[in-house]
Amino acid sequence: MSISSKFEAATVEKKWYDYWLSNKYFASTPDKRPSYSIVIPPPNVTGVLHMGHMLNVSLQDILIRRARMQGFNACWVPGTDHASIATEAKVVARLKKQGIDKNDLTREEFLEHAWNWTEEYGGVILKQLQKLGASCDWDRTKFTLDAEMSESVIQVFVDLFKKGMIYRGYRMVNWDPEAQTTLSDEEVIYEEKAGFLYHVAYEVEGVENPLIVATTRPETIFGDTAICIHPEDERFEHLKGKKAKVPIANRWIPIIEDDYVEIEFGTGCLKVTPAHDVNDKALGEKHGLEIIDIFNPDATLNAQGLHYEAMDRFEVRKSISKELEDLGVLVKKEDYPHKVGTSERTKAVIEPRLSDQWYLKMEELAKPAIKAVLESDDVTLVPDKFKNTYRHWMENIRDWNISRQLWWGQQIPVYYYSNNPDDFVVATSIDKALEMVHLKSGNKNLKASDLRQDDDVLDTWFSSWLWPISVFDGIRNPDNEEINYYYPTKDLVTGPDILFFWVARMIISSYEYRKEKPFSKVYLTGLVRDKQGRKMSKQLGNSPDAIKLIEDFGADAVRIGLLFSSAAGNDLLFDESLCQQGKSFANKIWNAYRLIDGWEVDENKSQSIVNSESLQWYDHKFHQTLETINDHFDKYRLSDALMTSYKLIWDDFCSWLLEAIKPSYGDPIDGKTLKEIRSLFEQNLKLLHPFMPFITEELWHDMDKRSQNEALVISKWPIFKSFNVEIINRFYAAKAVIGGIRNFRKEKQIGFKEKLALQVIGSSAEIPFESLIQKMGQLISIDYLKSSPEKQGGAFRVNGLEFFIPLEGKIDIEKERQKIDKELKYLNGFLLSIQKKLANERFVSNAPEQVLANERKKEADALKKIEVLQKSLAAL
RNA sequence: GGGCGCUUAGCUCAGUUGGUUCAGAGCACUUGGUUUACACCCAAGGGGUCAGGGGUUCGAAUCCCUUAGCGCCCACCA
Repeated sequence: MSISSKFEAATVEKKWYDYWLSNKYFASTPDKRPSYSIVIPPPNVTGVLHMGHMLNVSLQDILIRRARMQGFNACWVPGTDHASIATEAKVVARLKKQGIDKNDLTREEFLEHAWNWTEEYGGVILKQLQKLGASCDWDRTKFTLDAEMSESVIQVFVDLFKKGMIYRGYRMVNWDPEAQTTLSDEEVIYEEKAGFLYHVAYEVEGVENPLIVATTRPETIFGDTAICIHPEDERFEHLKGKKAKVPIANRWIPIIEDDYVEIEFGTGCLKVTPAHDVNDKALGEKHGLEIIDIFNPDATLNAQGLHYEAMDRFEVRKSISKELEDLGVLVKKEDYPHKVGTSERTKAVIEPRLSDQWYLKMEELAKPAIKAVLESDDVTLVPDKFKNTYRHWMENIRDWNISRQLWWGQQIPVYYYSNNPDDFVVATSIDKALEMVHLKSGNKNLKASDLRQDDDVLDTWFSSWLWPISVFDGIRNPDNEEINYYYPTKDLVTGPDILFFWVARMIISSYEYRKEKPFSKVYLTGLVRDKQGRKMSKQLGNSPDAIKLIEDFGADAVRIGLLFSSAAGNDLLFDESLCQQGKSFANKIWNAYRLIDGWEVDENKSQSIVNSESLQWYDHKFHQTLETINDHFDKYRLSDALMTSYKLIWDDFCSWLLEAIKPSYGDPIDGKTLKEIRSLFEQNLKLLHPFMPFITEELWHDMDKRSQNEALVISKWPIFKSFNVEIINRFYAAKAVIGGIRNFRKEKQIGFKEKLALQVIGSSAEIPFESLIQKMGQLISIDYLKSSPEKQGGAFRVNGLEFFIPLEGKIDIEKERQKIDKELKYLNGFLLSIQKKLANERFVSNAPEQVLANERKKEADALKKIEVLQKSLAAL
């Protein structure tokens, strides 16, 4: 019974995914085989599948499926990330819709909402990965906020604190007034925005003319505690040591001198607001200035803002501009586009703000991670162009602000036992904390309820930087069987946008906690962009619905569609037509199988020469290509590996091998050929399985009805054996003859139905794959003769053999002559350039022998070609 | 402002240490074909001064300098 005439992706996908799961083919436990492990970059728990995930997950699945077939104990650990600020922002927004304000909730109440949200949506993205065919060991699914995972995180915090690497600092941080938390520098996006440069006049004591200060933020004048001028600026010589009066606030502030000020910029004087600008903070410290914070946490003004108190900063900017104008101190207001930092998550404009935060010292920690990537190559970046970026960042690494003013995450294990912020202990649990407090304070009467835990939570990356270790429980139990077996992992596949956020930090934590690398290769994917090169984003709505794509084209087609044009590290311009191409390929494979499957077989029939030669050729060709494909895999050129397989199967297998052995209508095939071609087809399926798991498994099982085999997913990757280039090339020579005939017809405009004769001049022993030419010749209406005495008509030459096709005056002789003349002219020119090269003594003496030999061969070939053309010219 | 990278066919991209007829692939396009696996097909074809300029070399898409355009990262001059 034959299989259906169309490949129905949807039914096949469900069937085989369930089959893989129920047979536990993706499950892994330590055994005697070498391990090959990958940890998934955990997607946000509330996320939905987008094109970036699809690419990323396809790549990992290809790697892990091939490794599994190669006999490794393949283990791909899935999971999700709690993504503290992103998730908290979503929960806050949802509560808001329900009319609930986060500030009205207790921490516990809020967390309950957040956990509900997580349970509701947390599994969605993982289910979507399954649709794509991801062969993760789902029993190992982890969440960064799972109890054990969190324990590891807390343990690491405590450990680093004990080592003196964590400290509290009062520093300028990026403040997101909407989420009311700090952000790391990496979470701030600078955007060019339209703005104004306000020139404001400040009265100076005992001086007639006011001082003009340029600022983009007039609302911060309430926080001014100095005016700064350049010490060598002659224009302001007379102002040195004097005091200036802040308009509206009417406070007197000193005029200081510092060469930080650029004389040329603006008016050459700078108002100093130490509480609200990083540079001003530095100036303030240097000159011992007062710090006046004028903002509330939500970026409305506090009492320092006088009559602007409780107004939003942007409202104040507008109003104050008007007031300054009314006061006659706004001298000028010019357009001034400048870059403004905004929150990656909430889009709110960042406010630099001084606050107490926890920091991790990075310089010492980073050292082994620098060495691993840049010196020893323990960790390889693919492509290696990212080494430069990595170096730049690592060598300028700054301390890591690990505290966030959020609730969703691991609460910082710092316990205060009095109102003095220095009275605290750091411990993995409140019980331990209490013991420490008793020791430290000497006050044994303090109870657990007297302790107050730090309100803040840890940065999300402070849990994900441990991910490869903690999924195998290597922090809490550093010597367990799992971590010893699976660690270090093999590959990490992720986007370059989180090279520092995440990848670098995982390398750092691994050397600190495992004394070795976390993974050997980091495959950095490109960004998926749309056809116009725009980044795919929700706002633009240019990201196709991933699940719909799978429904429309099939998971296999989408996987290879994404891979067709995605060299590592290069952005990928995605277009649905790539999926269509993938679907066409699936259809091609499907139909190739239908052809083989539908043949009638005659076991008694003997194998023809054309069949045995063609099968032999493909066998050699297959292994030649396998070597290339393996090499592409080893170098992580997955697109190339796919494209090489694609061409092998489409061009060599379908277009040549199947055409060559295809019996004519109603004719049965011999048993030996059928058996061999089925075996070759099985090899093809193995090659394709990592890329297209569903269709290959389906066909494999259909074949399996006749030959007993294990499931394709755990079958053995083809083993490379040697191949003979001679055999491969001889077949290509035969192809060239066929091509020559086809071409000849086309050029001479002779219909394909019209019978022609082919004559061969030369010894028949030299004719490559003679039987193939005969067979294909019949298909294209050629009568095949050899060593005919007749030497009239058109000619072409393949591998030193001359072929003639008699024409009996069917063509325009004059036209033909012109054509040959043109070709002769080109060949003579080509010959001349080679001969010139060979006559160049410097070339002959400097070029390596092989290059010289090649040039000589080119010369000889050209001479032969010219000879053939001249013969046919004479024959006309 | 500092750093890194890119520019090759209509489109998306390969091109490894400078050297095979090196100027490629896929798609698209054009032409021709198809009752006998597949029009999601078959066959053939056109198409590029390798961004511009200069240099090194017997030889440059490949190495060096330079100009232009684009992208990314870092810094953040009020």
